[in-house]
Amino acid sequence: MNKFLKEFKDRGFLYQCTNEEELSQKLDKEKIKAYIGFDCTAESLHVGSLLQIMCLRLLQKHGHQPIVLLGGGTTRIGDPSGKDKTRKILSEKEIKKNTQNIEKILRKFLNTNNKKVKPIFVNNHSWLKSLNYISFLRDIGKHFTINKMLTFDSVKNRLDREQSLSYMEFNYMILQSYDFLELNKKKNCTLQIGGSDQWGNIVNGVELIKRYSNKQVYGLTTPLITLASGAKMGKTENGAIWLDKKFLSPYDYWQFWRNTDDRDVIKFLKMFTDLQINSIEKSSISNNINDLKILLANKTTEMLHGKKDAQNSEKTAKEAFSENSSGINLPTIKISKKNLEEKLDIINLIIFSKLESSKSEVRRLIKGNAIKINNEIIHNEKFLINENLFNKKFLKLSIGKKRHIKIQLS
RNA sequence: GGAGGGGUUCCAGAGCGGUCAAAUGGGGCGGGCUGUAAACCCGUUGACUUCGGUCUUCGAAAGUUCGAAUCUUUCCCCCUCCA
Repeated sequence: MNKFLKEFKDRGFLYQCTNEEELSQKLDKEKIKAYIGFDCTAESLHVGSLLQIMCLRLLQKHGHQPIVLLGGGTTRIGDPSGKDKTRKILSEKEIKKNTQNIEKILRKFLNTNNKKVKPIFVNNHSWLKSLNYISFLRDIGKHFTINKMLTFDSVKNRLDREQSLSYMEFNYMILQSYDFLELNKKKNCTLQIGGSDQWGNIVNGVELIKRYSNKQVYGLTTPLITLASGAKMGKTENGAIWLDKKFLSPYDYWQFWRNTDDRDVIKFLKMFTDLQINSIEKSSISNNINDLKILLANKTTEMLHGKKDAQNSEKTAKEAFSENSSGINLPTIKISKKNLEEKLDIINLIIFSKLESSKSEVRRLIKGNAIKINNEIIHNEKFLINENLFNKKFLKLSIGKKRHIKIQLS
């Protein structure tokens, strides 16, 4: 089997392929261009898109050139795949902002120097905006039958559940197929990769190109990643795991990976790092599971935020979790002497630090032995903060086992 | 267009005149065990509090009542069945 395809499979990226044999042969013969579309519904990408990003990287690694399609146009419609309800429609301004930000994130992950494989960014807004309805129906629409469209899951599910599907959304599939056709015509793109929920949209594109241009192109889908616990990946209690400093600090990103379920660690190392598969397998036998989690956290954080942030995160984590540490590297907030003179108690200190927003919640935490100052449990909710608590101008404040910060006196 | 059913706290879902800040489950948070894991056990889960209480919540508004998530009226939204 083709090397790229083999690695794609071995890393657990493959869910479905339109024609594996043929694609493999093609990839052996030539370097191709492949595309993945990103929806611009949110201002940033989150971990849910990371597998797709890794696919782009893998393409580059094997000398194929990725095309990143930013769905500036299709976001205006809304993909019904995998969704129960029509989602709210964003304004042009929002979409534009999202598109730019998402491109910025993707650039961080991709090799933009090597001319042969550097990503081509395209925005389907550029060809969708000026489509002529009548000629589009005649040229493209005639290749789609309603009968068939009704059988696709994205459409069928909605209808089965008697949830309304607007005509606008119904067209999404056709537009995505048209995107593929455009990219095939203009850029000679011959492969589309997407999440498993995109299968219907991708297959339609492949068929449209076959009918329209009589060319053979291919589609690959990646599996939906579920955690060992059964939950969808990337959604935590505190919100999405964003791939953007603005929404999630490098340390929190590092922590997300550090806290991976034991059962998912090897799988994630294969999917979300560039480490050789056989070296991952070797270290899975010889290494301690916690070291592997640190490795995973370091590699993933490094890829997104850079080496320095990864190292700092690891350091911070060490500080935060070792009992007697002073917490030199912890996130810091400043407090003035004046604040102390005004009788600052533990509750208000925590509210001030923004670690919690509800005083009732803080009281509950104190009752539950969750609050510590300099590693000492605070039992009294009226505990006053005084200058003696500050060693070398700072004190360590902890909530539970995982949240620690440094309070600096200035 | 006609006939029914429903909108309850993060989610699901009970309550159907006072004892309701609202059962139960899930999730979250905290504690215990451990490894910053899983599983398990315990506690907690509207806000504020001088810890006595006080204030704001059951789709929206108005009303009945000493008292409403619970009854009435109007409005908004969702679902099911028929045309």
